[in-house]
Amino acid sequence: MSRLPREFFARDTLTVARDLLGARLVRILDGQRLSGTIVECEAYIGQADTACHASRGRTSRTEVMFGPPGFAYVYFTYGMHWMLNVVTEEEGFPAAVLLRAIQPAEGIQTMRTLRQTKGNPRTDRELTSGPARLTQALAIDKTLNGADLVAGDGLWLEPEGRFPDDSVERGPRIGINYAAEKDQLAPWRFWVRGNPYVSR
DNA sequence: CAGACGATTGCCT
DNA sequence: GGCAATCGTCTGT
Repeated sequence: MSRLPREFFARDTLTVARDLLGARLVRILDGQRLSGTIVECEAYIGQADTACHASRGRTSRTEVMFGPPGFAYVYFTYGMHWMLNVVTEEEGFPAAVLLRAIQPAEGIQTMRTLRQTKGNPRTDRELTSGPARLTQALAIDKTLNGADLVAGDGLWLEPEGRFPDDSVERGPRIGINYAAEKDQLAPWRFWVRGNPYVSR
């Protein structure tokens, strides 16, 4: 299987986010392929974007976003959740795309096990329909922060297909009430219309 | 070094 | 619809 190359990520973040819809996210866990098609994501773009973690400057947490494109930015929030981002743009410009939902393809039974809560398996639609759900289903945590998605061997992206423009919807990003109004309103969330795996 | 809070989820009423 | 869970990161003293 081919992978998305470095040049794919070294572009305008909104273009990368739109083009990631339809790409295949692949995780290798104990030699097994876990994968799914990206159906929802959000762009976080530079220090002028008050919703972007990098807006308050370069810190140990945001360091990866300032680095070269095609690397994973994984961070922890709400005391229990991991979020997976793909770093974009040229080195030195902090930006990334948050992966919010995938449609499961390979390793679904393993994902069910990873998603069990107090012994209760989730329904299939709940497996990966949310940024913290998909990281749990694919066993993604801080050990993958800074991972190279182009040359690494545990996590990467493969070209799979491209959703047509008339099936792609755009709207404001979710959960950023702390940001400036202009950033809360920016239509930087992309999703596939009607796909059951899109969050909420 | 203490205090606040979060790019969410799941359970409860 | 409301809210607790749970802890790393950031801010200010």
